Amino acid sequence: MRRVSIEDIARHAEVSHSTVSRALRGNKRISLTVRTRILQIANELGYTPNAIAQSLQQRQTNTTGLVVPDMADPFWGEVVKGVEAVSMHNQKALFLSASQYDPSRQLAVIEVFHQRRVDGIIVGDSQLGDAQINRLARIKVPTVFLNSQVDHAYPGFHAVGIDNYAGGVLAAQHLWALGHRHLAYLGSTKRPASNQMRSLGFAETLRGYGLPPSALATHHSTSLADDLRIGYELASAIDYTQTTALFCYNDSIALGALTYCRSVGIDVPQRLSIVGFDDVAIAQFSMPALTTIAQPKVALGETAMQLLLAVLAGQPTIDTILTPTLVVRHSSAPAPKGTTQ
Amino acid sequence: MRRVSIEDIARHAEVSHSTVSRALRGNKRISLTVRTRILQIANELGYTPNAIAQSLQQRQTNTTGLVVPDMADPFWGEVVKGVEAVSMHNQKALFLSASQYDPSRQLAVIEVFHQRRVDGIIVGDSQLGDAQINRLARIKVPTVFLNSQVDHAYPGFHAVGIDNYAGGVLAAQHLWALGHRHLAYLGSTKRPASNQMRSLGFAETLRGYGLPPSALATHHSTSLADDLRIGYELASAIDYTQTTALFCYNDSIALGALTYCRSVGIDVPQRLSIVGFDDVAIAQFSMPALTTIAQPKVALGETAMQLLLAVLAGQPTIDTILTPTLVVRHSSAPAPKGTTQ
DNA sequence: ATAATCCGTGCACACGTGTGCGCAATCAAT
DNA sequence: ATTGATTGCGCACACGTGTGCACGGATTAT
Repeated sequence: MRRVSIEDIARHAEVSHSTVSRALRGNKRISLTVRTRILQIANELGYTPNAIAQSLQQRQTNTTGLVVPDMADPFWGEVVKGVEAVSMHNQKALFLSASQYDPSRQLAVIEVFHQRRVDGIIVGDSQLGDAQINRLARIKVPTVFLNSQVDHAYPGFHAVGIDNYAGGVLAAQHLWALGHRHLAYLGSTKRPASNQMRSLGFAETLRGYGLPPSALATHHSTSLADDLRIGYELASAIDYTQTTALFCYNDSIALGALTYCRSVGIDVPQRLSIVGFDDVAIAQFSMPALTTIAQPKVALGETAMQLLLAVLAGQPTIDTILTPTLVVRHSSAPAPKGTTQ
Repeated sequence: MRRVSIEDIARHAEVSHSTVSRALRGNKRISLTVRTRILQIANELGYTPNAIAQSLQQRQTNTTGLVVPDMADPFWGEVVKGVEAVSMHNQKALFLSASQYDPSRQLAVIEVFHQRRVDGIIVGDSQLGDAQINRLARIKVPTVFLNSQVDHAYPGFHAVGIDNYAGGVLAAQHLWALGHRHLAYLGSTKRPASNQMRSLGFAETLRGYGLPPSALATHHSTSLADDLRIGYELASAIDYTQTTALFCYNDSIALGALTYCRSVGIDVPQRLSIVGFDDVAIAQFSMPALTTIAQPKVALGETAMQLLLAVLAGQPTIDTILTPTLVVRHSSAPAPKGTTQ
């Protein structure tokens, strides 16, 4: 049941294991005749190099750890896809783990990764507190935070994210241009920082247009339920005699709101416009198709992994902020007549 | 930059590294005084055990490899979630990789996993040919196939899946009971085996009811496009003067079909009923909410990992087939009057 | 012909951990 | 007091791989 090692090959070829090692790695100091014979034997024996032993001796595992809040969330699915693609393309294996939005689990996963001696770590949606960050800083593993909810200004810590404020601005510009003058923001405090920035970009832009604060309602759910459910519940708390447009923290909440509207007969988009955030795959197939602020999700994952690779290669790097874009579909339309003053 | 090892601890405690090793592992032969002192020092130095070295010496990595076709597909996202949860709960780390529905990539990934000396492998949606299977059988790594498209009857190979035929039966029963007498199946040959079985269960059940073959159209797309697009295109090829019900290979195709119907003004479910397969998260939030055959996705992942753990523990195991269930929502309704003969 | 160079290979160590065996010291038993 | 059992610890090896150094033989230069 033991696997074949270079030692076994050496025995068959009647050379030392050093020679086999060098032959396999293409060292020029090994004669061509010997090398071909060794490769031949290795093939016959079905040799597969032992990456564990290599890792131990090289003090480098060519391995990355990725932790995301929830694998079943389509947003993170796409991010993981991007990370995996770049990782694989660069011959690095990927450890994956889910934190379920629990900071302590997040840290625990990171410690496991460290035990495995991963070369670097990518943390999605970090919610680590100061104490946890200090613990993390001690182990000195190059880390990239992806759409982090907190500011981690440590050497060895890097970040990739999107400009949430700019996303809020885009939504506000779009809805204002359509004539909406009574709006609401539906958020979730499960991701405090991004929620805050999206809400802020939205509100400040509207205020800049001269919209009175009283015409903008903001609702932040602290519930830990599914976003879909949260959207449904938040949408049910709105006063639709005035409000004609909803900007939602993400697409799931927007879809939940859409479902509520459907169930109580509010016509979207004739009577109410809804704008989401993220542009998950299904946004374009909901009825009506969802207008949303698109995050470059796969690119986010790719960029994070590329940044990490650059860090590992010792290259100078800078944190990256990607810009979201407005995708207009059919859940937003001009405000009903008479509501634009 | 070197990490602290048990050797370092031994130096500080003025004992041998053997004693440190035993103390950390709670060996009873080490006196309590020495053990506590060692634990103290280990803590001060910020020691983290090196899982690589442990793996090498134990000839076991406590690691599993998981390969799925596409991380961004919500179906596989949920499966991965199930696998990850069980894996983590049993202190096993998880390597993840995507095959992009490419059999050669699937095999390549498996070989990488083998180099890393994973204890076991889970392969989602295997499409491996005979030659590849032979190559795989040679490396003798315990493998669990999840919803495999081919039959891998080798020792050391195990399987978890759902009863696709039964799923087709469920759909047929449901639509027949609603009075539909002209139906169509929309499939994709990207997953030949499951497509075949779903289609077969559907067709044979209807034939058993006495439905003439001419009243059942089946369309199998060989395109490699997104399923959503495939659904849209297949739906556009149907003759809706007769057909009153669609059974689709999966929810994505069903949603694509739904989008087509919306765009050309076919009323679902009054004029046309649509039944999907999988029950992805968004199925319940589409308009109208999708009637579908639900796969226990997370359970599928959990079961696969549990099966693998049992195999690794040397326990006797049997392959598992989970049963899908019918979830009735609002995309299916009684057939329009006059169409039921 | 002798010395200098080059080529091909093996020895021995390192990476960090776990463990069988042996040895010294302490303790209990006669 | 001597023997026997028990306790606490270190020596040395193993896991599989890569590499600095040395060394013998062949080739070339003087």
